[in-house]
Amino acid sequence: MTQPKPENEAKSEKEFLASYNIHDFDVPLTSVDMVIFTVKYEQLKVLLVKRAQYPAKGKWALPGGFIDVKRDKSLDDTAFRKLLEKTGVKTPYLEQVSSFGGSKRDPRGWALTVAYFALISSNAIELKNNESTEEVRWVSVDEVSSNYKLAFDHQAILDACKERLRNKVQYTSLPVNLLPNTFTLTELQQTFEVVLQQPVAKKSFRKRILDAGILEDTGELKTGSNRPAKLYRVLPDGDNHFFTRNLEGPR
Amino acid sequence: MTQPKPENEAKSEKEFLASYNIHDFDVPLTSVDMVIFTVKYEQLKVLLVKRAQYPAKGKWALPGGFIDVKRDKSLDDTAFRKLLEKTGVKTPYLEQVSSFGGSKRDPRGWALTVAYFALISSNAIELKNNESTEEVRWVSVDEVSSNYKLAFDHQAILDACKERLRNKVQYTSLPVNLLPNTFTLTELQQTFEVVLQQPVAKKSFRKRILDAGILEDTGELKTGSNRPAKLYRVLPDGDNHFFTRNLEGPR
DNA sequence: TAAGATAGTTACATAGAGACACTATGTCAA
DNA sequence: TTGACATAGTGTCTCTATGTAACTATCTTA
Repeated sequence: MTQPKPENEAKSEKEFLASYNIHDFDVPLTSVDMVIFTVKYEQLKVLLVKRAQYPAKGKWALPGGFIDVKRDKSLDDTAFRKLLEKTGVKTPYLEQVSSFGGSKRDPRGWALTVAYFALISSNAIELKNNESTEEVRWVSVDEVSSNYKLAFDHQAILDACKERLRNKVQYTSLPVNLLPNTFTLTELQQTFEVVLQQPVAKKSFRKRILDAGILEDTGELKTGSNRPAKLYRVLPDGDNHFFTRNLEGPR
Repeated sequence: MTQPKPENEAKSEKEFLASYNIHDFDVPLTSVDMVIFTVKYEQLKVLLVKRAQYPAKGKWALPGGFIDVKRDKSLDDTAFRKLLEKTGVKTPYLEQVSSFGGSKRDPRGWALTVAYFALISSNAIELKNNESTEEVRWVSVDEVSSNYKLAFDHQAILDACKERLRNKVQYTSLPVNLLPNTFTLTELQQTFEVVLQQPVAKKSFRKRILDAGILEDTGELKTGSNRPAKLYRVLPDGDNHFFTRNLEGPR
């Protein structure tokens, strides 16, 4: 018997639930995997961990783990818990991307994983080697496929998250989540360009961002060896603004 | 013990897998739920089924069911199977939207469901009352919340799928999947308007669609009591075209 | 054959994006 | 003190997809 069904139609719901035991059924393994992005040294990076346990022991993989039905009240709880364990970051931008399920993904059996991506500022991070002493590393996203053979189908999961992110950068303000609390418009533009892998026209970028009303002038300036730049911070909800037109890129 | 872990670090992967038994762990229930959309009588409709079994027996719900680890090789298999069971449709537009998981969703325990939406042409459907003799019904999407109290968190799932669809109609060609094989531009425009709940400017709509190169002129005309209209069909991959600008709606 | 109805077009307005040169304002070294 | 330099930020143009509204085209039907 592979599907939970009441054995007796005449039972009451209470009786049905009392006799229901999930351990009677073949069910998938369920986990959450995280694609944690940051921008560092002008590159889009993803966090990888070296697996300390079977299966795929010794292979590099996305951070993730099983849903803990005792501790996690919801899927998002699992994702936030995993993120905190690996990075110490508590309030990143977090977005569920897609679920991957199948009989061949994992040698232990039919496995279902829910993939999330997170965006964090690289200077907000303290990498933690967690209790299982896994090695942890930032890797440029486009070097993963050539230099790492990820465990399970994690390359496919990474690819899906990369695609989602790069698409959304065309029409949202998501990249503000990759920067510190305050930043200049030029820094923001560079972050967009890193994710997009394409230059962005300065004037139209600034108009687009400022007209959207998602930033607040802090009144402070960032000084360097040249003209100081205004420092901005993101207004509430400004981290997920939708524009009605895509950035089109060079003509 | 709530999480699968090797009990003995010295074991080989083979030994680890041999001793691994998913039934030793507390795992979530896993299912797939479908939001099947069609357009009928100028309204966006969703397919609901009346539950014939516990839990939530007698309540209206989204069609769906457990992942069958014996029959389904992947998540999409489960979704296609459920769709075929309810509607007899084999090749609809199918898109995974989001997963919902938590301890309170289902009285049987921690439950994880993957939500898909499907788009089908209303004239391609033969509703099937399946083996469990569930009642099946098309309901206008915006009447569901006022006239039906759906089982579990299915209203939230429906809302998520509605939002995803209505967003994507702004910048994709998805609504072509709600029409028969051939259709006129006016019929297509009306379908967009039904989903958008907003009028669309005729000229810009036609230019947008035709310039996208996603349709093919069949050479046939649809005649009625007026000037005949050209009949088009969707080219391969034309059913999921992305535009670079949103429909803006009336100014 | 003319009325009715819907298909499809012409012509103009609008707004956001790209291009690119221009001005503004700081630092730093002579 | 001052001028070169570098980066911040602007003025103004073009381009193009969209919106608006009125116009023409082509069929059916009475």
